[in-house]
Amino acid sequence: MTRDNATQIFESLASGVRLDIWRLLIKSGQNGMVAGEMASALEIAPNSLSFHLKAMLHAGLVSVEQEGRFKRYRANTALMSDLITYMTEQCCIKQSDAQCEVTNTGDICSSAERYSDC
Amino acid sequence: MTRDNATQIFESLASGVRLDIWRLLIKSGQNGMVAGEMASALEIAPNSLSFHLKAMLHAGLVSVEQEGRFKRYRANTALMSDLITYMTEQCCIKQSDAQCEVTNTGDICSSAERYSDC
DNA sequence: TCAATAGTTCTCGTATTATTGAACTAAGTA
DNA sequence: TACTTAGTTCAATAATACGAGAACTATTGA
Repeated sequence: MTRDNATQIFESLASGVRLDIWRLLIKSGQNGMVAGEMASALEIAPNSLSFHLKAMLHAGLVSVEQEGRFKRYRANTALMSDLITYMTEQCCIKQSDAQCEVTNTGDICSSAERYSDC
Repeated sequence: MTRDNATQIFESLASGVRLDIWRLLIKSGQNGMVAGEMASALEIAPNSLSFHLKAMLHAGLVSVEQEGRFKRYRANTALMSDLITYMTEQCCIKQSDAQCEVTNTGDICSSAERYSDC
């Protein structure tokens, strides 16, 4: 997770429509959703949806899989998890190195807890 | 945490400059930083910094305190914590209600763990 | 091969956003 | 009071993003 990647992810969620898209995909879980279903559910034009999905794909927030003549999209929850870790890791810099080493174990849980203590 | 508030927060972080501002404030912890220090550290014009800080203030991401002729800014880490919780809560919708009840205890830690299992 | 469907890309008009320089307000100081 | 410093606001410009319509590609099926 680089600074530019983090910026890209925030850009990918920095509009009501894209947050809606994200939440819709989160709700659909592993099944994901086909583009047409999403356009109907969110009541947005297919080309507009495609525009936003492209940006989210570029940021890595969603993945896509061809399915006959459909395209199925899924939320990349692992990346969101990485983002949270990244945002909480920044918090560590001002802490003692000892605490950093204890919490820099890839355990997102402890990162989040440390974060709230900042 | 509402959907619009979440959108506002993402907008507040959806640029390299603002992410830099956020990280700078995170690093400074409870001390926070005076606007002039931040402008120097980030090498951006004071009025440009003011522009971005205003947006971040509006989103609630930072707080400000008058200090003589200076203004001291601090990161609102509690809100970031809320945002993380909100983003992970969305994940719950597709899960069983039982699991939701178990994890909807305000414990950001378990939310994050549940999230990565989505 | 032709038509229909799913989705993307292109183009254009509009609206929002960022940056810059100048003016402005407020607080400290000689 | 006048001057300096800190920070914000304003105005103009440039850049960027969004949405709508039309055209395009690819897959499916008659």
